[in-house]
Amino acid sequence: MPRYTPASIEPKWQQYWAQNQTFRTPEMPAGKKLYALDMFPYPSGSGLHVGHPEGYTATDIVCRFERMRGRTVLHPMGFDAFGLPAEEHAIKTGEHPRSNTENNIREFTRQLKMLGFSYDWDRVLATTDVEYFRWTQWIFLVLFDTWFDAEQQKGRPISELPIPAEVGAQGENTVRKYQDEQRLAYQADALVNWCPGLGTVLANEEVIDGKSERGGHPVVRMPLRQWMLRITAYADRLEKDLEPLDWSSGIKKLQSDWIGRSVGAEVDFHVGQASSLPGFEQWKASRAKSGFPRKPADDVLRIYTTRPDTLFGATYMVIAPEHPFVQRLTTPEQKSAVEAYVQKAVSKSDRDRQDATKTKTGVFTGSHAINPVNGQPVPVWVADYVLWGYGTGAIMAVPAHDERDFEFAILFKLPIRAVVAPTDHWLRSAAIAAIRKKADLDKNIDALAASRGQPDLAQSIRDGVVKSATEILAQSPIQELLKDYSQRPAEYGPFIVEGTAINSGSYNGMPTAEFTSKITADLAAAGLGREAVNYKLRDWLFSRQRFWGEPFPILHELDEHNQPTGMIKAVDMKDLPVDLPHLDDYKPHGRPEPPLGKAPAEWLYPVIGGKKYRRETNTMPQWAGSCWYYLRFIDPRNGQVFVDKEKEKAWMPVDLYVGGAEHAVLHLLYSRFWHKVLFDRGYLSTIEPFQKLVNQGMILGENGEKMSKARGNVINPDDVVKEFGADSLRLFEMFMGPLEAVKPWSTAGVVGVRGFLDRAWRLIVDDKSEVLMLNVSVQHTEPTEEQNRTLHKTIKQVTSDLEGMQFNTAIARMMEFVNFFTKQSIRPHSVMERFVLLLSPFAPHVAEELWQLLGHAKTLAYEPWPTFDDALTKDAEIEIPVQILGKLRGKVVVPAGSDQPTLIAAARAEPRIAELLSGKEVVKTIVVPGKLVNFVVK
RNA sequence: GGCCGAGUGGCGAAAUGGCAGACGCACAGGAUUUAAAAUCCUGUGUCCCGUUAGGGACGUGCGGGUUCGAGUCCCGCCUCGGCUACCA
Repeated sequence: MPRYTPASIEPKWQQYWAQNQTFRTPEMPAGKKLYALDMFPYPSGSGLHVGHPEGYTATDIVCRFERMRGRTVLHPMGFDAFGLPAEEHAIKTGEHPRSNTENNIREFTRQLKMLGFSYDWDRVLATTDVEYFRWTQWIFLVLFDTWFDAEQQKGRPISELPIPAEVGAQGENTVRKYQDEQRLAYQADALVNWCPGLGTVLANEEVIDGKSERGGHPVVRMPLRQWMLRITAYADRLEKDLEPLDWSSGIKKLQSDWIGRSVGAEVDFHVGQASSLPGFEQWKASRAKSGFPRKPADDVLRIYTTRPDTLFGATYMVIAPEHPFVQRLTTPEQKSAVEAYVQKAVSKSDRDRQDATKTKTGVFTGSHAINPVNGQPVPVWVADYVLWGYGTGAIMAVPAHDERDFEFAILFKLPIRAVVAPTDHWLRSAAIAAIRKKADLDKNIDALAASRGQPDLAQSIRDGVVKSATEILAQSPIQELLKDYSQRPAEYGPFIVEGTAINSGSYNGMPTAEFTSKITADLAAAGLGREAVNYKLRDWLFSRQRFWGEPFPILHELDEHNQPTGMIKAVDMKDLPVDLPHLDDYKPHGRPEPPLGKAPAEWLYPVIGGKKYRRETNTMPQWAGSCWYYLRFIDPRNGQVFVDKEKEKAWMPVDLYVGGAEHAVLHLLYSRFWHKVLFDRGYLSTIEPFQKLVNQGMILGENGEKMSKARGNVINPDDVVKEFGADSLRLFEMFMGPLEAVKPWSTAGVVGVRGFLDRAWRLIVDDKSEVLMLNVSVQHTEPTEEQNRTLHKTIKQVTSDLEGMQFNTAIARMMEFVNFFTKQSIRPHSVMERFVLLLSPFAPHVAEELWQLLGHAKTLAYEPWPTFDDALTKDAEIEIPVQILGKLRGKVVVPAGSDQPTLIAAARAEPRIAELLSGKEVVKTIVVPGKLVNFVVK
């Protein structure tokens, strides 16, 4: 009977914890706090995946450990429950997304509770709870009420936005529009993927090759009024504040690359006919007086470059197909070609356009612009390798020093002009590569070899050609090579790193960095350019044409004919939440407007203060709810504010945040952005939400491939718990390897850790007896010296492994402990007690059971963590390896703490060492006390 | 193409520049048993010499380097995985 049976032990303790509210967190921490957070799951219909418990177990172990060390722990769980699958399910079956979502949450909750995580379930929340998204909407209104003061680098209330006099003079509506343009939440026309076949708008990742992922229907891109969040305003702070965070350097870099800050210059190219140089001179003269205008007028093409030092090498320009100048710059002869090109480019999805493997495309507009540094006309092309959304949507192309421009120039036979002298090494290897390429393509060599009846000879002829050319090159002076490069840069390929200026007028000889700052200053002085900073990060497209998301708390004003006036109004904060309306069905209605357009009139057209409005019908993206849930967990039932200020101050920041790397960029960036806005507006005390971040590695199937239904290698946690128990599942997921590593599942491995728990059980329990009782070996005696040393070593190692989140080695240490004590016929009660406490964070159910059996009435969750005496962990004698010339030649046993002379003497006394050293001269002896002795001999 | 991570026994893995392979799986031998399962004990990197005791060589993806000493640090490659995709 008293075999280890998790199936009865585990539910017993789960019930105990629930009934006694063991893990209920106090409102405010007493003493040191720990806020440990898991990335909450999307409750999908397929239930918990074995990947979920990996991170959840890790945080749970840390929480249980720190609770025993006296910290007040906040460890909550919730559900990121808005999302597409529930809506698609609704379209298919007519079942309301809410009921489907709630069923899934119930199932997830059951599975999570089955694993014995010490969450405070009283704090559970779902982003779909009306009382939760009421505050999501409230935060949106804060964003709506905020503008970014670039000078102070801070978000401020819109009421504090200075109104320029000329705007103020034009009346209230102009002022309101001006304010609306400055808000962090604003509207803009953005392109959406509209799929007429499915009657819905699709996300970028749902579009493949211009067709819908489901059904393969054509997808067109069309502009739609969208809500945007001005995250770019915070780009600098989002990047700078990363630095002190306790995140892996990889994740920090990922975020920083995503933000993609670059410093360069904006330069205006005068747009005129090639012959109209006088116009250019006039323009230049006027610019010298007026300076560089904030916004470019129609007479110039403004470009952004990070390499203004290559201005003299600009041989053509490219504007994006969406650039407003396309039409104006296209000459009549080029009109049809340009129009056809633009038409095709605009209809392509972003993904297709950005497929870098494809060869470049483009078309000449027929017009030229004047290079401001040398007055030379350069042709303007349209090509989709220039993106409208970045910089100014126009570039100067410097093919000699940019890979993309080089490829394009070769393709369209545009001139290439070298303006940076490469290093000697680069020049020589580029020259050799060019010769090799030429030789490889030379058909004459094949013909020669064939004529001799030895086709195989071709390769050695080629090698010979390259070899002799290399020898000649090695002897030719570098000036000559440089001259050749300067004349024929196309042969050498693009040189894209820094160097020294050539062919650049008075700037010749300057190193790139110096040149860049000098010419930027010169351009600025002449009113032709200015320093500029750009980010890859774009503003966040925040609206979705979906039903199952948070409604926007925004109203559009209507006039007496029920037509929108273009003015918008925020729903009053006291009127939140704006709940989702009832819909009769969820089928798409065939127009690109959101499904909420089908809502009943009493929802869609509220009348407030005698004025009629139409509600915003877009909904928020899934990211919205997950942007701030960590704050709500601190105060989940507060009906007055989103989080109480005092509580926020006491609990924030999150001390440990664990989740998958797939959220390394977007979720974390969005959360950090909202957090900073809320901080600026005085609602939060911290500038960053997540102090320490750990990304768990993916768990693969037993065959080493990604788990998926299609591959048939999915492991279901329910099955594992049924067969081995939750403690075994937890333990195995931690024993597999380091938390961050990608690792394959192994059922044999689960058997292994289950075996360990069985052995630990038998260590303490009499498994032969009919009733549950202690093993006769467990006695109230003092531990022997050796037993005590094993105990203290184990406590020391498990403790430090836990502090470093090295769960796999901590478990190995406990296995060693069990192996040792299994051989002991007397196992001191006090030692067993402390072992059970060590085990408890990993395998809490069996630990509670053993703790009870060892004579304790109450849970061990708040028992003090065992301490160790470092002196007791030390062995009296240690074995020291002895090396000769770094090779292991013997070992000596010496008292621990022996000094250098003792060690050397002991080593020399070892017969084998003495034999090997005889007749040799020891030139050096290396002694690392406690570690090794190494004789260096001649 | 770029960035990040990883390559160690038959497998999962361990190792502040200091005895490579802890711990687990698997396998082998033994004890217990009428027998088996379960359990407990012992062994297990490869190769070579030796009947044994023991000894030796090799060994952390490949090639170099630094060092008394390198899985660990540096340089150059190869393979696999993840992320990313023309950001001027």
